[in-house]
Amino acid sequence: MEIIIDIDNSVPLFAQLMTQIKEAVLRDRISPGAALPSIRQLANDLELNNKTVAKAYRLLERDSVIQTKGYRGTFVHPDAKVNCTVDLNEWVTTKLGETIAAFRESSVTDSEIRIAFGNVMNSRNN
Amino acid sequence: MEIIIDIDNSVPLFAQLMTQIKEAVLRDRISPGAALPSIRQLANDLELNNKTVAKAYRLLERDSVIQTKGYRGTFVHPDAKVNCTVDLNEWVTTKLGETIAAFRESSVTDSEIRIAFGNVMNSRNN
DNA sequence: ATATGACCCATGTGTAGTAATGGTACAACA
DNA sequence: TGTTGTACCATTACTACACATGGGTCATAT
Repeated sequence: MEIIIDIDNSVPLFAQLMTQIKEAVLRDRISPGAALPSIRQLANDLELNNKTVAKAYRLLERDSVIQTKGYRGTFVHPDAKVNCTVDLNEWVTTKLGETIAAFRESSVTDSEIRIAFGNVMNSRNN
Repeated sequence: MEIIIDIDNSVPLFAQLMTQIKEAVLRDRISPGAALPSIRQLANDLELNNKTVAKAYRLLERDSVIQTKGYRGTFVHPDAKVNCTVDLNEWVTTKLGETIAAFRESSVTDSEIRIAFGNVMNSRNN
């Protein structure tokens, strides 16, 4: 598995990592069920911080592309190939776009939309 | 019509102005159809910039609380009292809240929601 | 002992957006 | 000429957040 991280690229490092792992799965360079390098080891190989790799892993696990099994390490999810094609961000962007388009139809200011958005995001209970 | 602007208040000046004009209408301190001070004059009285007052007026007109008639000045909208109670922001907040709640249900990160939001807001053509 | 993922504390840098300010200019009227 | 709302140019201060980094700790296992 050859992963290349470009620090000069504007794409966030953790995103670059996610993309390349997904592509490796899609192109059969890693098989479902196979073990992935540990967070610390991969961070060391790529000269990244643990947290950066951990963030990529965490998001990949949420997307069911990989599975973390605690002390046993991290593995490619059985249904990884299918889940790689499911783009969560795309669905979010589309759904959000429709909602915002409706606001603009009612001639709501972009400023007001941003303020309302900020309020909603900050007034959560968790 | 007594309007008091508090510079030390965190509420934006234009928003303070909007609120107080709306309240003046609701409490019958200005009648529908009555003339409002001109932008420049009100800015002078309250020691605000023209643009700040103009912004408040522009938004109030969009909400059909006031009517600007070009060189003839600005007047309280005939249906001002009804339109004052219609809170556009509330509808936006509610609608946006539902959408975002759905995202969180799908365990989408707040970061991702914010990024998607930023993309949608910036990728418009006007 | 050693390694795993996960969690807490925190800092620094860069970007983006808001709010408010100023100046200048315009067409439409009295 | 003077006033109306409106439009454009611009800058300053402030806030919020993303990203990445660092140190430290924890339970769970081999």
